[in-house]
Amino acid sequence: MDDPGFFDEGALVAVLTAQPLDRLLDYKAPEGGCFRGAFVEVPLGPRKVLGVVWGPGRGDYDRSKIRSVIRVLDVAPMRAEMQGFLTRAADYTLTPMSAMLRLATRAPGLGDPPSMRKIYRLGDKTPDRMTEARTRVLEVLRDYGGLAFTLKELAEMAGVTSSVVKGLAKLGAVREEDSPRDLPFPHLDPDLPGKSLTEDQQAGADALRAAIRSERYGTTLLKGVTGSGKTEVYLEAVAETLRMGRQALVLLPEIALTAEFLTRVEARFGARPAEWHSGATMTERRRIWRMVGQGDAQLVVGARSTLFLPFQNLGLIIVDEEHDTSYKQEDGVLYNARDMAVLRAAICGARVVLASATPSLESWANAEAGKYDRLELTARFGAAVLPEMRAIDMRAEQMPAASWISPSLRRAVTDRLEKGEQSLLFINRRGYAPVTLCRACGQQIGCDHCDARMVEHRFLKRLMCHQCGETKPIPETCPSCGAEGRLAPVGPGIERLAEEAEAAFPEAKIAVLSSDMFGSARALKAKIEEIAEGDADIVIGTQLVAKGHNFPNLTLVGVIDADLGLQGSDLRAAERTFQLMRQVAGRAGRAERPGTALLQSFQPEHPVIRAILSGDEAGFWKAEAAERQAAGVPPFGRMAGIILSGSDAGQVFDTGNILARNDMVLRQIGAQVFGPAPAPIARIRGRHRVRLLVKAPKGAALQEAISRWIAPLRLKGDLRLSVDIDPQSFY
DNA sequence: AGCACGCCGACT
DNA sequence: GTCGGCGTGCTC
Repeated sequence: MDDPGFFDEGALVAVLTAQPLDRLLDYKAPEGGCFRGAFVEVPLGPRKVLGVVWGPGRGDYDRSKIRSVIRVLDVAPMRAEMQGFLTRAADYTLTPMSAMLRLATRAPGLGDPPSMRKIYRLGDKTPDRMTEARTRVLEVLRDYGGLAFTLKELAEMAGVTSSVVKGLAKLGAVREEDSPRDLPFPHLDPDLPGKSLTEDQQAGADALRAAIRSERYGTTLLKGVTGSGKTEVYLEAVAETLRMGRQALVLLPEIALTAEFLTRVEARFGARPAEWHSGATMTERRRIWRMVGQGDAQLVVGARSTLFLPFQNLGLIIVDEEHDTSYKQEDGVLYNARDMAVLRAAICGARVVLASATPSLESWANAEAGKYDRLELTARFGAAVLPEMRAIDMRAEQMPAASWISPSLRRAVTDRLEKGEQSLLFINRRGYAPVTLCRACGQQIGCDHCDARMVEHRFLKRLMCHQCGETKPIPETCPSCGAEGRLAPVGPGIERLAEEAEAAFPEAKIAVLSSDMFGSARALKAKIEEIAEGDADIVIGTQLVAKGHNFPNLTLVGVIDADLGLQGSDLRAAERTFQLMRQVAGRAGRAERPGTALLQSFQPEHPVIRAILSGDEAGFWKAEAAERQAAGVPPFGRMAGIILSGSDAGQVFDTGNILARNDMVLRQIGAQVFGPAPAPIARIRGRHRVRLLVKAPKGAALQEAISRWIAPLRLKGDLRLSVDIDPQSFY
């Protein structure tokens, strides 16, 4: 059937709702008709729900049961390209369309009329009786020549209570007006002078500007070592996009990074952009959603889900730190924001810039294959140089019991303390000790709800499960054998390392940066700023510090356990260790002073450690690529994970076995099934989890085969199945 | 997702 | 005898 794009009153339309019905429902178009893409309210059983007019109705449903659309909502309709994006993203990730629509409508009150608030401006009457307070209010309004303010703002500026303003309003000396609460974002000026760029940066910016002027899809891998000024370069791409009158989107992996980035945007464009993240209030979300939809937000900065905002004319998507694993959503809708950014851009004719000092192997391979353009920034900005990197061979160090800072590392830190420079000790483990062991029976304390181990947090004085967040007090007696006082912390976490550092360097000022120690991104940011200004001699940090923060006085990085992440069955373990080590090492010597990075390792001859130390990046990638190619794993093969979960362990396993046995459709495309095996975390919140892994050749129609494979399965009871295309974690 | 219908245990 | 447990199915 052809799609007219407009439906007269009473015509059949197919509506997609956010209810988990995996199909479209037919309705009659409302009075006055409606366009395709219109956001509507429709009756569903006894309820009214939000939906989108997806296209012409199919008409295969009992006509007498078809009801009418209640009303069309007063928001910009969904564009065809957004429909296309959601459909293709759903096909790729094997996610029901209803869940995709929920992602795209994550703003409250879409159906409400634009909310209004009262604002106050100068009126034409003069009050008979003037008081000092009244004079101040009128003066403020006169000073700001015709501008209007909210009650609170005006009272505050005049230094009076709100009742003074209200009194003036009653007399007509101040005019009270309604104004929409959702205001457009301030205009960003791309023609303000930017920072002066180095030759290298200038060439990169020129290439990106040319690409953006073409208004065609394309992806650029922007690679540059830490401190090479990637941000300045891609901000010029943003500027060009704004000049073209198109919208830009910058994805950041970590909320802690946005504050610093927003400041840089303000410096470059004279105003702050829209900021979309999970911590935003309802009002903020609503404003952003609406303003993006009507083109009154030129630039949005945010996390993964920003991709699903209703951009009207998206010309550029920046994925900063594109290798970051947090771009892969690990619960709910399983998608990789980096890949979805490329898909979205391909649909709407936008440019994608994947920025990283340490690209993912996937992006590296795409660039090698010529699918992505490549830009490389080599020169570090100013006098800063890459740090010298050396391994500390832990086999040759004299380590006292319960100690993790080797004598060599200790000497290096002492040296920096004497020179008044900062050191960073990096450990990628939160808490005090990763394992609590009973010395009587050897039992480890595990979580009651998951199969994960409980990690001791002295800071909280409790044991915590890093999987489900469950905590419990540290027991006196062993829950397994009942022995008293025999429980001992084993291995180091950041808190324990801090304890050791305090003992080893009693005169030093030590700052600890761990994600669970800060209630808010704001508190964390404040701490980071203090440190950057020199308010610490030794910084002890987890993963957090590896992500782009700038500490100018830092000249030494000590990596406590460089081997962590090398072992294990995770196919990306080597890649991640490589990226992490290089990033942490990149913290040292960003200003004028050269830095040193020391990696404590029990296997300094391991190829990954050697590649990091020698700086032979190309060598590392080539070796890693060859290994993955031989194994037929991503990016040279395709993978998917199937997770079955339920409260009855036997039933979950049986269902897994049924799937594994009926793998004909998979074999037809040359795919193999592994498992069922207990999932990485075999139990979460009382639910048993079993995982199957599917490995397929690169060109195979994997999604189609998987959906045919799981279609006949009838899930009984509380059994749940989820499909994870391109899984990130395997262990 | 909600919400109704429907078929088996311990209660006024 | 009934109130209510939540398994199964429907919503245009």
